[in-house]
Amino acid sequence: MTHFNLEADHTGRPLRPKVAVDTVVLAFTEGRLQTYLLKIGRGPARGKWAFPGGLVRAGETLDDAARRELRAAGVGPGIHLEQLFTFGDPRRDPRAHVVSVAYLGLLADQGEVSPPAGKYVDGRWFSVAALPTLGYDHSLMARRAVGRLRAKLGYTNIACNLLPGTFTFSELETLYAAVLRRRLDRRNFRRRILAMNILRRTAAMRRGAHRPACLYRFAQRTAQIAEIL
Amino acid sequence: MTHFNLEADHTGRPLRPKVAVDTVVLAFTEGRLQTYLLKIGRGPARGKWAFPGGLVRAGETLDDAARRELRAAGVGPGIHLEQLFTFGDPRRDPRAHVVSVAYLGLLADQGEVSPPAGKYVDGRWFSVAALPTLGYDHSLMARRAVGRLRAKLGYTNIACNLLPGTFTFSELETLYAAVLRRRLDRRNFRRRILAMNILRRTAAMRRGAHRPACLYRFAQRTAQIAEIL
DNA sequence: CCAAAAGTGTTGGCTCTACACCCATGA
DNA sequence: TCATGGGTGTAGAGCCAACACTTTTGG
Repeated sequence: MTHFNLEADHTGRPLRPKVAVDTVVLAFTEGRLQTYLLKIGRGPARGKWAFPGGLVRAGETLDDAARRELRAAGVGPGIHLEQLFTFGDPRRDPRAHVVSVAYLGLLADQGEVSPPAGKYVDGRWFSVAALPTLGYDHSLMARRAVGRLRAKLGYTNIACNLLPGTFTFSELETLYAAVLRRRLDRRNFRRRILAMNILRRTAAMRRGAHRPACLYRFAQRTAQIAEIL
Repeated sequence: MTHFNLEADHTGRPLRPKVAVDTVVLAFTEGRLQTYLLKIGRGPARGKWAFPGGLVRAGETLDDAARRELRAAGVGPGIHLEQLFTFGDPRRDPRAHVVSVAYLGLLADQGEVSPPAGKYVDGRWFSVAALPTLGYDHSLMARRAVGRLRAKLGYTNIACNLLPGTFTFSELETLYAAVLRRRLDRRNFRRRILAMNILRRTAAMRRGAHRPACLYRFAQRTAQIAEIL
């Protein structure tokens, strides 16, 4: 491939930008916010880690494209997606001018991920606190994704997309504390969350090594705005 | 043009989506939030009103494309731009699959707009409270733009992009009240804004039909986050 | 002198934060 | 019985909202 083929067609006319989607997949496990990265098997970012993504096809919505690329990367359909930001620097991909619509993807269950194939040679979870070097501009995407999540924890019920159907108050608090990177007072946290009336207490209890804990679920798992923190 | 030419090239292969930018231009004049619309002279939305925009060129950033299209529509370079949302429904433009990156554009001075030419046959300001029927999905863009502005008034100094260099407290309050669609208490509003220390009082006064008012300016005109309302 | 907009403080209620002890269970 | 995490209340400080009158100017 010559340089001319990369930026222009065979008549010398510059190519229009292409459209891609990329999804920052986040999950909360082992008390840490983690993200799913794929090792790229080909192209200029070969050997680097990157978020699942690829070109949008003709006639396809952006959400559909993101879900199709996630499926190809082994990520299950239960993921919550929301648009994050569109990255359009013409040099973000050295091969061609590719405009990428980035998504934030939240997964309640890490088990919903199976090994990838095709253009990827490996897939792994990383703590967002210690990411490897990422390909393209995916570090920017990661920063923006965590920033968005952090902001929305404060005024929406977005946490429901990172937790299983039922969970204890401790788990919810650990999630908030980990994402916001600060300690929370257990009593104040509990009072505020309960005051919002977005949780329902279930009859079940979580039994473990110590005193059992009440299990709660979100009253609604659909997006909901409410002053939280 | 046949239908086939719209969605596929001459070999029958479907065309990749194109990338466009569109800017919702807002200004605050005569006590009302207003938006600049252009009457489209050709294409399927001919005769309808729409925001300035067009296809992104090869090698161009999204911001550059938005500014170039704004210039072509007669909007001056002093506009504040920020990315809003990317609209990707393949049927949003009946001619082809065009993914549009929408921008929010804030103008401090309506005088920075001159009559358009080329693909537009008319340009006019409309109150956002009474928009005409818009082409494509531009009504969605308008709603989202006003929503974003309303939200950011509460926690940033974004208002500085809608006001001239100096302004009175009344003007600032009118802007907030108009965009938030509710009355504000003059004393509480003044106290809170002053407490944030984002304004500087100038020596000048605005003289008019009644008691003169102190003129203020924003300490910084760059983006700044701060709890406001 | 009148009309109209600019400017200015206080109080009560509410919310937020800080803080410590007992409980239930498994090992 | 001990170690561990689960569950609960209160008081003081700070913040927010509600509220009305005086000042300055032009006409």
